[in-house]
Amino acid sequence: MLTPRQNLILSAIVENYVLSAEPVGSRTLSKRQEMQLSPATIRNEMADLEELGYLDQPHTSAGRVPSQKGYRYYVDHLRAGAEMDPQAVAALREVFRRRMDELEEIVQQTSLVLSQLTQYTAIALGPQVHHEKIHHIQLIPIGSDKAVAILVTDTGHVFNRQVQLSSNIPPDGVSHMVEVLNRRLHGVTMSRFRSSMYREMATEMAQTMEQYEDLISLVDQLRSVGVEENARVFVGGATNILAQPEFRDIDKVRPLLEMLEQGEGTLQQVLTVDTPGIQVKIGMENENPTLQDCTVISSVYTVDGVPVGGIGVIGPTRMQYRRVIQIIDYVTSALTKAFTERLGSGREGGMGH
Amino acid sequence: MLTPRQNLILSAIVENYVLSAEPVGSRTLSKRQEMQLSPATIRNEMADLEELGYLDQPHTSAGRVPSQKGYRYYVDHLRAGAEMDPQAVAALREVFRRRMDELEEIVQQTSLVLSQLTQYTAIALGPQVHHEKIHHIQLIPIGSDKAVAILVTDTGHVFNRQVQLSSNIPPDGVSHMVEVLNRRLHGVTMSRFRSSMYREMATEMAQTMEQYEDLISLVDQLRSVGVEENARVFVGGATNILAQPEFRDIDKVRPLLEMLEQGEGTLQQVLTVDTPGIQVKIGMENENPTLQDCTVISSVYTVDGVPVGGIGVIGPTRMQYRRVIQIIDYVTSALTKAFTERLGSGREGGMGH
DNA sequence: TGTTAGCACTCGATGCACTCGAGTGCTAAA
DNA sequence: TTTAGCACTCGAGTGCATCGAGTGCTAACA
Repeated sequence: MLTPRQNLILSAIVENYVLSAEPVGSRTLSKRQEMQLSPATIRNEMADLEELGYLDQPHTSAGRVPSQKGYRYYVDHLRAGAEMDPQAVAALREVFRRRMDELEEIVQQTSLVLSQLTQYTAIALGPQVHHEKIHHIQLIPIGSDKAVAILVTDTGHVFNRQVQLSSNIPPDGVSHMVEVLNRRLHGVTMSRFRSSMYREMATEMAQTMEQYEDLISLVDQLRSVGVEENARVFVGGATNILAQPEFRDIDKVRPLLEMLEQGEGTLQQVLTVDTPGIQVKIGMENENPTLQDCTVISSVYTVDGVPVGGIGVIGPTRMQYRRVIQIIDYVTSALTKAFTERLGSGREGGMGH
Repeated sequence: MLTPRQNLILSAIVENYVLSAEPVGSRTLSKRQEMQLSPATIRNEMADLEELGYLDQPHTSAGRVPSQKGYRYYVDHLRAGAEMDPQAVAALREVFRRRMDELEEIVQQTSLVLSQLTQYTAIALGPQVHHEKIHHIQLIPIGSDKAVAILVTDTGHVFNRQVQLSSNIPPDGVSHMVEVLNRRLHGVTMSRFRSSMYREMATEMAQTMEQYEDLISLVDQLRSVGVEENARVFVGGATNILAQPEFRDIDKVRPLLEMLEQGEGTLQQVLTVDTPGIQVKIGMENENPTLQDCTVISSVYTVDGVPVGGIGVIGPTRMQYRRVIQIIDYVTSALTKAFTERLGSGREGGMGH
């Protein structure tokens, strides 16, 4: 545990360094308002803090820089205080006030506004559809042996896929198949449908059906519907990292940008945490080696207490922790609210059947 | 017009420089197989070529580098010769052999494979739906005053949108509306529907309908459906530019990456050309100032002669012109073929109505 | 006992002189 | 017309001196 004065100095160093990106010297610190100490005293404290591992010194005659441990301490002892930047609040209100037609549009807009407000890179994931239930399946024939299959979930999510039919199915055969499908699948969750269930189900249905082969094939084609949409990752402000001095070196940014470009899977992992509340992963605390020079601040948003997606901000460890945490906090609530309005509570009973 | 020998030397310089990214000296050139000349002779020719504007000299004691005019000449006089890289052919065959469910998936895969094969950045646009015709409209109620509207085009493209209904519509009112919509809209092109038509149509229909307000509102909500999907741009290998030595400087890449990140509109412009065939835009020939250090090689693919999308490769002006042109050429045919199979010919009469 | 002034010391950054070598242009000979 | 020879140019790399921000330590001070 640090003394109050060490705490003060550490915080001052963090806050100074976050803004200037230059090692902070004792002189600079002693000039700060709240710092009523001479440079020499501060130097002594800094030497102690360095010995304790909270500060680093790039080289002997340079100022001090917070170590990852230093940031961790700073974050853990952030006094809630300080109001949130009113401009940010206004911008966020505006975004969530806008009418957005698609659920995914909300998520995408979120990633954009997050990146704009923080000037870091933002990622947003979701919404996941595992737990959504099948509401309706429809086949619309186009051409003689093709059809568009449409699957609507209880929350209004729509998936579609072109499917191939064997060409000798009579017209009422199709409608019969659709009828059977709907009767059997209404209310089944997407994840259940995707998992083993489809097989047992197909077999069962086939007993009462003539077009055995066709049905199996149809269900099989449908099964993969929506998998890729399952948890789309939106990246906002990928190029913002280029503005950070710690990433002026192409070879440093490249792996990061590559991850952002194609790392659907990786990013999903980054955002998929069970722990509720805001996560702050500093440098080495990140499992992903590509992120070990970065801080990731993330959080999951929920519907009726169930996590359906996540948001996060990626930047250098030299990050504006307070600000980003406040913003993430706000956005998480806003998303939770927005999604709950559309998907939440009424889901079980409000469908009118 | 250049002499055959100047031509030879210019080509040799281009090809050497494209690979090495270093200014080419007379000594280096004279060592090449096909070059039976002494360094001194080559120097003379190079001096002439520089005076004519085909070569640049970074500084007095450096080798020569092709100017944009030099590249232009090189491209214009490319002898068709040379077989296409068999590895590339194999990779492309493989990609287009794969079964892909969504039209857009084809386009996306194309952008990926293009970027992998060329090691530059690839963009792919399409398919555009302006000219597709409405095949079917459907409303699936979810909740009491909401529904999912689904619009299927004759080519199997599906669009969907949640719409708001006034809550006092009787059940058969909805189905009546849908029936009227389908009767009136079947066969109408998307672009026609989106443009002024919808208004006149709504008025006309309203005369025979009770739910005047509801119908107008519904049509209006539907109108914007699919607009954003209209011509999605896929970017492949955005980070490939980082490997190019001419873009080692962050400040040089940044505007480019920013354009790739968010420049839907801009990229669309880049790829939207009426001229058929392969376009090669070298440096200043690009209208977009961000691209004036780049070469863009692009082409449009068609269905029944109508352009429905485009592909392109973006790299430094020091580009492997022959290779990229060959690949773009191949991919254009492959895309045209793939899309024609799905959308083409049968569109007018093969729908079975 | 904690704080501060003073001072020698460290070390990266900056600037400058110097060398090295790839490559040129020019001239004269083949 | 081609080529050998040679002086010249200029960027890149290297060594060296200078500068200054910042430190650690010691001794004096409250």
